[in-house]
Amino acid sequence: MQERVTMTDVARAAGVSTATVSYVLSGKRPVAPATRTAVEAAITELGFTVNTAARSLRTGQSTLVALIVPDIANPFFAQLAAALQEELRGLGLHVIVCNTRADRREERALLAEAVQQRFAGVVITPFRLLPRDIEVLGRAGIPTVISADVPFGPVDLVTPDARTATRQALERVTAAKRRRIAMIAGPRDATGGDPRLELLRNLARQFGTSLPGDLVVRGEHTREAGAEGFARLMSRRYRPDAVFCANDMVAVGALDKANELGVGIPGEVALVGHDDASFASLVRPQLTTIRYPAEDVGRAAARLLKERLDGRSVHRTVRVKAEFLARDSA
Amino acid sequence: MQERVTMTDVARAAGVSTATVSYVLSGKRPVAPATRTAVEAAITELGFTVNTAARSLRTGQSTLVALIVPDIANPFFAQLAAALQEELRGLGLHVIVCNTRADRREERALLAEAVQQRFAGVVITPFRLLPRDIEVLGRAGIPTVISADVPFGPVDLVTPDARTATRQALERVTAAKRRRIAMIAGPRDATGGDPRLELLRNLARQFGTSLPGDLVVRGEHTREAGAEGFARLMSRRYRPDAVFCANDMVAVGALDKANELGVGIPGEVALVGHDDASFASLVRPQLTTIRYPAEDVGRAAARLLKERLDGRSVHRTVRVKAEFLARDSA
DNA sequence: CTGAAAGCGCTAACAA
DNA sequence: TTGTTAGCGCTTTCAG
Repeated sequence: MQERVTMTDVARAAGVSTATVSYVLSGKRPVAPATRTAVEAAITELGFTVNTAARSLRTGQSTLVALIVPDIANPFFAQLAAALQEELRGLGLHVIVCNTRADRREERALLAEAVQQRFAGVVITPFRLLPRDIEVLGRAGIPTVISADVPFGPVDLVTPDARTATRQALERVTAAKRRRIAMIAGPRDATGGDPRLELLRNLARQFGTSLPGDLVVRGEHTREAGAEGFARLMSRRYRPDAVFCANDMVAVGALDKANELGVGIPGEVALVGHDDASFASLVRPQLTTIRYPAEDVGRAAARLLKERLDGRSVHRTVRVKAEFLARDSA
Repeated sequence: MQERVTMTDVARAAGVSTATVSYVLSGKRPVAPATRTAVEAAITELGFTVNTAARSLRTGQSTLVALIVPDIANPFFAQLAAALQEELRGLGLHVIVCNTRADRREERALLAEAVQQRFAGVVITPFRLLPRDIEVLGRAGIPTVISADVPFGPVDLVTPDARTATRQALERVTAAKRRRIAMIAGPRDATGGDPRLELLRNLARQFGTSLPGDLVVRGEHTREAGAEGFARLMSRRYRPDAVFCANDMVAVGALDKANELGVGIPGEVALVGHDDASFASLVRPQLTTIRYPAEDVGRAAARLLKERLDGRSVHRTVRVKAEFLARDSA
């Protein structure tokens, strides 16, 4: 049980007041060079670091940033978390990763906690949340970054620019003379519908094809749902010859089922995922996917948060370019 | 910017003092039923939650629990993190996941921060840390749980019981008449050596075989290192016919290389991993592995931490049973 | 350019 | 069974 070094100790050692130590740390008012040097020497000498609890109590703001995601076991979010944390560490901010399991009640509970505890920031990929659920953060003045496919009220946004990549995917698929295009999309009640489906639909038209209603099935963003969705598609009167998936977890589930049913991938059916989760290149056949770079998303979110913390008040959108990765499954 | 509800507000509403409110919350001294009811009513009425910063400042203990792991992108640790967080949430504790990238300096920096900020607890899978590095936590009185294959000083430990599972793996491999057993182990300078290698060596003797020095190669716990290690093994004068891997990331790397070299798995070489990371059943051939259940580990760590927080002072060890999963690669 | 001091919201010792 | 109150370590206003 060793004693903690407080600012008072530093002040005494440097022969100044605690106010001066505080200002050396924050730079919020000028300090004479000599004083500053003395204080800095005392700080390193004693190994002082600020007590964040005291600071938080005084400033009314914690050092916690919540990263709220539907599924931390999805490597995409794990990587996003790692990048975010890495970027924010230098600012003395701590990232807590909160798993909602795609449950709206969890999502809302987490937001409430962020408000109550005056979190320094929130980065969230909403899954079943409504835009008005998010508003509480704005009212509480908590810097918020949404990572989602569609805008979500007047807050900072990191969003994919997937148009080109999706077009390339469609090119590849249609060049192989595939016309019956299907999608295993997210659940109907997900936040913002399924923008990946919308984009695909729009672009499909340009390729002279479409996604008929019976070739769009829906389910959670899980491997199981992917398997189930694929099975349903295979039971259609006219089977699809190309299946796009909401994300790579879903695509892998589809692959499981294809194996089980003896459906050849890509022979009979081309399979395209989204995200390029780390396992996408690991399955056989390797997953063709529309890569959305998790690290870049994490870094972009960190940057937006920093800017907010530095006082920016207008909201910004960062578009992160998705990339088409033609591997073996399509 | 809405106002925060403080304990004073609650006290006023309930017609008691803040002390009573505090005691209702903590249960640290008896409160008359009627009073308790009134206070609880006021709390829900006003939507009060304690200000953790104030509490931390007062008690000298934060609500933060650090989970320090070598690689958060490894799904094993991601799942561990999710389970730990889930268990601890109810206690009002926040888990921050800290990635060390297997770097000792990072590991030490994180421990130092935990001490400085008086974290409520630390759960760590040390990778290059020495036992004496950990001691700072004990001296600072911070509840600590080690998740590792070997004991690590007098602290709480969650550790695998892999003897039976490893024996089963060896049985399967030797039953297939494989005698040249190899391992792609962890780096030589890793904390505690490589206990998985030691265990395998010990048991191999019982099966009338052994792991000769030139059939043990070493590297980081990464996919790349796995590929490289496998390549080295394949360049041996007498190639192994069975390869155990430090974990599943490594095993997948080995699989990559086997594909590249045209080495048949399991035809020419049997491959056995460790952990059963989520992707183990995803690769082709599916990975035979010695499963170490991440969720159980996370829950066990949470339980040990809770017990410490409740005052237990002797250290305990929880053994979590590993399980042999015979899939396709061996 | 620097210091004194109030006070953030809570806990726990002490008093009743 | 309950209340009063000091004080945790910091930031920031006000005064010098």
